[in-house]
Amino acid sequence: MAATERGGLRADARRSSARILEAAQQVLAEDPTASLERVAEAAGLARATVHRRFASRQALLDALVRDLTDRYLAIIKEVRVKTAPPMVVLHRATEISLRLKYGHPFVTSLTPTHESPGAPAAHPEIVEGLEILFTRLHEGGYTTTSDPAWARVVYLALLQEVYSLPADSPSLGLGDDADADDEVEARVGLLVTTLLGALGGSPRR
Amino acid sequence: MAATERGGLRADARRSSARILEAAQQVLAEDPTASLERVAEAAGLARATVHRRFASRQALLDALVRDLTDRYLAIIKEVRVKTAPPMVVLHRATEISLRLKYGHPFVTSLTPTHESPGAPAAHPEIVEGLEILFTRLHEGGYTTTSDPAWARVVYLALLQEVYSLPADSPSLGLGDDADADDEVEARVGLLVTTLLGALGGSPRR
DNA sequence: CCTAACTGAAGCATCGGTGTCGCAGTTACG
DNA sequence: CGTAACTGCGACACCGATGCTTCAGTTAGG
Repeated sequence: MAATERGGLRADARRSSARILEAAQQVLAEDPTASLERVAEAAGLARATVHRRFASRQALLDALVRDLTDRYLAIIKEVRVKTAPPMVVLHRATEISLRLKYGHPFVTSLTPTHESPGAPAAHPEIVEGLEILFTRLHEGGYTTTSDPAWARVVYLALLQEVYSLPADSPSLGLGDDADADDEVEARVGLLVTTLLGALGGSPRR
Repeated sequence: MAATERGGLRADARRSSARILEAAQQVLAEDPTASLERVAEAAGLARATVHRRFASRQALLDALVRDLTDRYLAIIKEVRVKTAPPMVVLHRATEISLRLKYGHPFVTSLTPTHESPGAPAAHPEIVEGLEILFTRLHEGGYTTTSDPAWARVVYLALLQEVYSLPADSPSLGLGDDADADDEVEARVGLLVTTLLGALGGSPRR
């Protein structure tokens, strides 16, 4: 139960909701002002069905935010921010987040580093998780930057840039025979190297 | 002549255009979907006047882009990217850009680091100027990163973050008695330090 | 297999933004 | 100082998106 919104829906209704969420992520990632008709089309459903599942456009947006925020929260729990070695946390959290981003492009505009009036602010718990991570990295001597807030901001900015970097960028150092996993790994590596340098740690790993 | 769009306009008409551009920057920075009526209101003009000066919403947006792109182009010329010492160029260009951003908030969404479908792509000449700067920094031994494209991306991302950093952030290290110029200077310093570290140069200046 | 629930299709009212017009009043500039 | 240009105001048609509704057809699940 509670798979999407409530448990009191029939299986196909819940599937419709999921399809709509999925389609909305894809469509809205390309054009945040896209009409619900285009979302419905991408979902392979009638426009009326979208309205039936989500009372208003805003309700759909809210559901999207909730859905994606939950996934990020799950990452934070999964990587054990408070207990696992901080460098391991950094690597794992980055990799999972990156994969999440690629799977759900709209997530991009949902994790703003700077307070933009349009997009919803980053979830407090996510901020807190990152704060813990960077405090621990600092204590461990991996960085010299003592302000975790700045570290967080730089991290999220680099995450975004590493995310949208073209696959053939020289900085990734990928050969022609790299598969998708290699690519993600290369992006994580570039981020970690750049981040540690930026925060005053060892520029070379 | 050609102060705003063409020279064939009367003085007050040109002033109206300027007011509209100014107001559009302010209003659209807060809400990119704001109606032209709100822009007109912020400009202290009638909505019809906006339509008189700019045939369509798109035309207004285009004029905004042109206006701001021109300012950035002017910066590149002013700092002598090709001849002045690269570190001086970096400092000066950053400071001027920051001031420009604060004066024209909408500029934020007009200089995307990553290709976002909504915002217009960064002007080729701006990209080229940055490419030159980072190539020269690398040759001068200030960075170890050999890929100027990645350097550019990181720079623009950090510029944005440094721009939107709260004034009371510990990373800026400002006392209570800091004036506006101190603040900008602190932001420039933070960016340069962070950037050089990120690109494999000396983490400390 | 039967019923309740869900969907698709089509239509309709509404709303907000856009673009255009005319006219009266004001302002710039020769 | 006189005229041409510009502005404000109000009105209007238009358009696309939204949200709501109905009804026939399909599907899930007891």
